[in-house]
Amino acid sequence: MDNAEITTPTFIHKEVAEDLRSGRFTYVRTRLPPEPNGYLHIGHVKAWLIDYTIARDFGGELYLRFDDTNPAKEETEFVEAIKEDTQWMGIEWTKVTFASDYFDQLYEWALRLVKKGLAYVDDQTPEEMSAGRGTLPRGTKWSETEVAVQPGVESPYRNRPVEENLDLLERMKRGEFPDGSRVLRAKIDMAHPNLVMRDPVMYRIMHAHHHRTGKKWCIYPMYDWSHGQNDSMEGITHSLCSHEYIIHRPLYEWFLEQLDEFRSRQIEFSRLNLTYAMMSKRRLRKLVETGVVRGWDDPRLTTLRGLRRRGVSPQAIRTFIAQVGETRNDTWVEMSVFEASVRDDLNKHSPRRMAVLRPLKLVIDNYPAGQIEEMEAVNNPEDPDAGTRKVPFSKVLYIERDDFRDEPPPKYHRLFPGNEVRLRYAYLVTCTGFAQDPETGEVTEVHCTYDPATRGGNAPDGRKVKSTIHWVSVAGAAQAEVRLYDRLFTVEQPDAAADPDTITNPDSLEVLTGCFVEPLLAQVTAGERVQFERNGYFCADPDSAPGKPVFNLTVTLKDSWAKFEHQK
RNA sequence: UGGGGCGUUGUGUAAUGGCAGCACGACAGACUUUGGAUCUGUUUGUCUUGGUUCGAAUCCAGGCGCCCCAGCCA
Repeated sequence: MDNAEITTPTFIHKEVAEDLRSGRFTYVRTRLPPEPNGYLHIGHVKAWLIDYTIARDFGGELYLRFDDTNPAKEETEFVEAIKEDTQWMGIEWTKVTFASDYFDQLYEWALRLVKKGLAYVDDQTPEEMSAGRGTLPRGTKWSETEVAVQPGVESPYRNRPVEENLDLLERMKRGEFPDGSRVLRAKIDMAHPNLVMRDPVMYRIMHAHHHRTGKKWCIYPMYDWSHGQNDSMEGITHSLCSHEYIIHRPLYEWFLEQLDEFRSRQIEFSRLNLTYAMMSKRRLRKLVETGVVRGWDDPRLTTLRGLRRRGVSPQAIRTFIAQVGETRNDTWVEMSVFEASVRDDLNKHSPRRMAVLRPLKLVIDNYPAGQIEEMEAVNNPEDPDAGTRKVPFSKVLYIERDDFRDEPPPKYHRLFPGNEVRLRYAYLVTCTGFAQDPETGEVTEVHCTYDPATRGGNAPDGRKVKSTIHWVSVAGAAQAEVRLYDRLFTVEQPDAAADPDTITNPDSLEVLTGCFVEPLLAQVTAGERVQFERNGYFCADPDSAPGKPVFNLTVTLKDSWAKFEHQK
């Protein structure tokens, strides 16, 4: 990975540097903490990049640790997908681990707390526990709550003798009790103002098959009783997480203090909110399952797989994340910022090609029939090293329907009767007329004459034209499918919409099958990125076959004419 | 309501006591063999009220606003 995205040191950099200076830590080790229950999306990438860059910038290590503490939700399938997506981002880890690797050691640590009288087995029902916490039923909005949060009520089982707790915990572990019948809780403070500290659950009983430990365990640790302990066991110095965990930090620290183990440090940052992007795993899953999108890699999704299929490069994503910065503010980043990063990257690296998406035949009446010339075209004006290529030119061409008007609106500079334009890298042509379907009035072909003295696009007499249009010669043209994408959602915050079913944009996908592309594009490999001149950046889809390319729109070029025209 | 967190332009982010800068967007212009590349310019901001100070986005005090938490999810 290059360092292009590094800008100002972030507040986390400063904290870490201070920890090193003060001697709190003598090295740096961070971790990526995915739960293997879904695919990575752009929101994860922010966290991934923070962990990655902190480790890298301080010469430290990065572990990839799967947080597989809930066998009811997690699957092996996602483990491989997450590794793959992480690698695609160019993020290198030094070690792969699983929370489940530490189940035995974690259990030993739990016994230690029980023996110290700091944890107990509670036989209350979930409802009793919730009530005892001194809170209102789940679903109650804080704003609707009129009474102050009351101190909790201690469980009747709270002061069980240590021996009894040890016995019950062992039997929970062996599977003697049904799911939900008992839990192990830390004994902290039922009157604590922070609800997280009111005797949090450490283990729950789950007779479930775990993707790595099978049937070995009948109890599984909660996040709070696993994550920090795993951090400690692995010698993670900085456990970087999103802001919502900030209220868990006192508990994170309490456990490590009571255990007298290595004290990792949790630092929180705000998660990425991107307008028009859906990040909720549950909602994404529903889109996939109900067929609103074609899969987790649908190019309209901001999953990593979706972005990859769409044609977005890892570098563009890194640049974007660097631009977004890293603070504790609650923010909404506009999609346009992301698109700008994508354009910037693609502009530098994408070879230019000509493609006609909505073809209209252009006949050059004075061009010799049967003649084919090879015109030289620049591959990338931004990159001289990209060289040139030959594009065949002939009497009959395809141009964009949009590049011809029989009755031009004001300030329209493209082709219309009597107007001269440049065919890119070819000749100046003057429109002489057009043919229409007598029934529909639809323009079926356009006629023009060319000036043989303008080969390459420049007139010896120095005359100028106001417009250059792209074209594809009928001779040699390859037919292509092009999939155009618009935003999937009609609202800026799809995760917050009350009714997710009403916010999808019915026009988010438009499939064009009769497109023509220059001969070079007949053979493409999936993932190949190009710019279709004057149109946008496109990426060859895995659905492509030899001679039958399929392209996905990554992002359009900025189009000031379209903007001008729409304003009227 | 208890606890926690956050307030710099339309959006995001710099500036840690010394000219409020940058990016995206918007607007205007230049240039152009991509009207779409490129370049230039313009516009709009320190939540509020006081205090300390020669000087405050920054320090102090009060107020206001927004976000998060009452899973045996993570």
